[in-house]
Amino acid sequence: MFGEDEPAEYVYEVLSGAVRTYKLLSDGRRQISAFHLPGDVFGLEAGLSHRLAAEAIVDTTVRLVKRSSLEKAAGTDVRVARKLWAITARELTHAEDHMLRLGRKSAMEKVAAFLLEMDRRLPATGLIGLPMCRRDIGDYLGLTLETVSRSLSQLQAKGILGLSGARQIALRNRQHLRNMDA
Amino acid sequence: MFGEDEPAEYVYEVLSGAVRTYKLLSDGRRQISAFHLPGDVFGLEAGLSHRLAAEAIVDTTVRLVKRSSLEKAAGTDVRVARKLWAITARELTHAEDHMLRLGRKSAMEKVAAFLLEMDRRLPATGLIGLPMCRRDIGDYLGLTLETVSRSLSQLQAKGILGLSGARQIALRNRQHLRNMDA
DNA sequence: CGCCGGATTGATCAGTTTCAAGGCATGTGG
DNA sequence: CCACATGCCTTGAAACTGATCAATCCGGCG
Repeated sequence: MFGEDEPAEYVYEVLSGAVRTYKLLSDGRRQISAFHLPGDVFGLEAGLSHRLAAEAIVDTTVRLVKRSSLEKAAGTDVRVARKLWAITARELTHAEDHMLRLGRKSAMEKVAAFLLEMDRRLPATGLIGLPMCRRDIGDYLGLTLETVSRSLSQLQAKGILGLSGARQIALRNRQHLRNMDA
Repeated sequence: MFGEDEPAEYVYEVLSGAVRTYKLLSDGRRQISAFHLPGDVFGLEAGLSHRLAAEAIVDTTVRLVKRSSLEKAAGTDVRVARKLWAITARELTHAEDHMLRLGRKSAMEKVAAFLLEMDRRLPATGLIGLPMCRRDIGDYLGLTLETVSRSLSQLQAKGILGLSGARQIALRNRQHLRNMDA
């Protein structure tokens, strides 16, 4: 969709599907900053270029808005300016919460937090349909895909969740997850 | 200075000294989100309350600006609105960089990145005068204070830096640090 | 001079990663 | 329609990094 440090010509809104935004180290290590789901805006920059790369992780449709037209509107309409600020502030809130997870939580706590986040953000059908693979979850949480898999297996063994295929998850005990989320 | 979830009545600018902003878990684990040095603005919220706590870590003077007056100015002056957005965007950039460190870097890489950050941001006197203790550095990098101390000792043993007292650090080989920063 | 908080260093431990093997579902070509 | 290839996931065992526990050490200050 776009790469790190590319000029930020457009702002994107997810209409359907899912997008990951991430940074890479030279040796291939990857940190996924956020998953963007339908309704989310991403790729908005106050500066000139994107500071994260973005890729669709399933079939996805997005709406593009020219950055220049937003800048122009913000110059005349205070509400637009306020909205742009609010979008960035919301991303910052998420980043601050995520830093706490990355820096100070155990693998199990990270996975619990991830499940609760997805449960909150994905359509409430009673079954979470994850759009991303285990490696993506690991790169989001600062874990290996094996550790993510093991954590999920443990939660299943304890009856806290049910797996129907790797990507369909039923939360059976949200309160227990919240407790481990600390 | 202020606590997590307190109403955000003021915005702060550091005039001298240093401030840490952080989040706490119920069991006392702490993640420091950023250190704020002279010239930095902190405590600016698009929402109603602070999402981080803030404390001075040395003798510090700050300038307070009423949030309501900024909001008012932003309503009439587009440049003020743009400036508020830019401040938040800058914090987001830092947070995104820091997530990569927290999630994907080794202890030594984190410490190297920290030293380079401080070298860049503190007055260039040839000797970095750290305002924070080892525990603060650890809570910023997602490490224990012992690991921070050991990493610094190793860097000293390799001649990459010189310690004069625990908080005065001379970088003798910045390029080497940049290499380990990946 | 002696105290005290912060820092260093050492030894051991635990959690996560790494390396490796195998399983399960999906899709494709014979 | 089945056999097999492929990608993703799970599971196991061993190795390693960083945490924990514990004992000094150092420097500033009363």
